[in-house]
Amino acid sequence: MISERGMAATRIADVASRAGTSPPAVLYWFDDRDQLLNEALGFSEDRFYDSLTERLAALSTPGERLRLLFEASIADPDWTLWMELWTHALRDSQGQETRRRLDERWRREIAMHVREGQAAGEFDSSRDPGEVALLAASLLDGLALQATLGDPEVAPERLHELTIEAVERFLGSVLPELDDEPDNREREVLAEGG
Amino acid sequence: MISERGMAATRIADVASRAGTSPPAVLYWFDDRDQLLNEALGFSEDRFYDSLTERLAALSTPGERLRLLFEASIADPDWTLWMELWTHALRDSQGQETRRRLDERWRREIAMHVREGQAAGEFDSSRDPGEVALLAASLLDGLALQATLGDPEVAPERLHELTIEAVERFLGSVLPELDDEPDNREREVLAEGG
DNA sequence: GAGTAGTCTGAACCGCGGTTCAGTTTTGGA
DNA sequence: TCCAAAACTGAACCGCGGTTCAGACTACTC
Repeated sequence: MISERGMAATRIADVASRAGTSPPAVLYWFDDRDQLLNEALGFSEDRFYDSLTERLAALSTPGERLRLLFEASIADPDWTLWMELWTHALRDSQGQETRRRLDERWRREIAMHVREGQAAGEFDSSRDPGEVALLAASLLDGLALQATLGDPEVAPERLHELTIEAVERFLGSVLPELDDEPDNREREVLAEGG
Repeated sequence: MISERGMAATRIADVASRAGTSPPAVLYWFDDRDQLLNEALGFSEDRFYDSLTERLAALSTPGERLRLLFEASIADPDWTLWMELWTHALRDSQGQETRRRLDERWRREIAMHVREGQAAGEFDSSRDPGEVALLAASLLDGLALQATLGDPEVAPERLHELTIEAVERFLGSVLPELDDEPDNREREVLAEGG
């Protein structure tokens, strides 16, 4: 609902009817509208990161993990939700905390894989992992923002190209390709094995 | 008021009292709240660009103009207003138009100076001016976003450094320094002359 | 100095939507 | 089968704030 109507315009009645229930029933579970919306935002973003973390564990090299990190964050998440969270965080202290937590988690994750890749001799070791993470994350934010707002110059395909190119430039190294369908891997491994 | 309270929370009464008048007086000049807020956003951003364009005209090289462009947009504008405009543009068609117009103006301006610098042999000519503009503008958006949200890792000083460095990397060339106080130039010129 | 267009005021109107509340239904356990 | 806690409903309450409106006040013209 937040993604559709925006934080400001999302009424308890909207959430209730989407859930097939009534406004008072929603308020039975949440103290008030504020808490409902705040928890919804945090929950949604956390869920995205959780599922991403899980998929990352299946990959063997830092380069692959970094590529998945960015490809997933281009394709999957609901950027409008992020935008709502940003604006919300300007004035709501709980929103500010939520954003800070999520953002730190995100940049820490990037930096970690950069560091691992450097330790493995896979990436240019002269770059500061924290700075790479900050630059890459910020550029992605900016580009995805344009794309989400329907900028014709940042169509999905272009967003993908520009992001990966820029990450590689910040990183000082090239990221390996991924299999398009992660689910195929099992089959391929089996085929190789047999 | 939009910058302080946010678009959603800005009431006609807020605007009225700030203007030293009454809500009906505000509605005498604007059809309704929607029009008021939309015009306020467009007006404010236009004014920033107008004043910037004026200051740019005083500089003689594309490199100086590009640097001023970014330094001014780091220091001057009210980024919270941009954020409000972004979120607003997700759902309001007039907001969408306003944003598109302002964004195009901004990127066109950057690209123009990039092109001029390339033609003058000042910058690396192998870069696509449109792409440089898009990347630089997007990264600035992303970084300024973090800074505005109070990210401790993107303090004002760091925001400035990172932005200029990144612009130079996208551009493939170094940007010249500017005099800190443009108003001093007259005095300096007079001093030199005397 | 009378008239008129332009500007504004105070008061009221009114719908929207969050929240409350008094009860009703449902659930799960003894 | 019964009971108590949990989950929910329908209706009403209530403040907020955008908008309207009937008149006043101002400024400017003839």
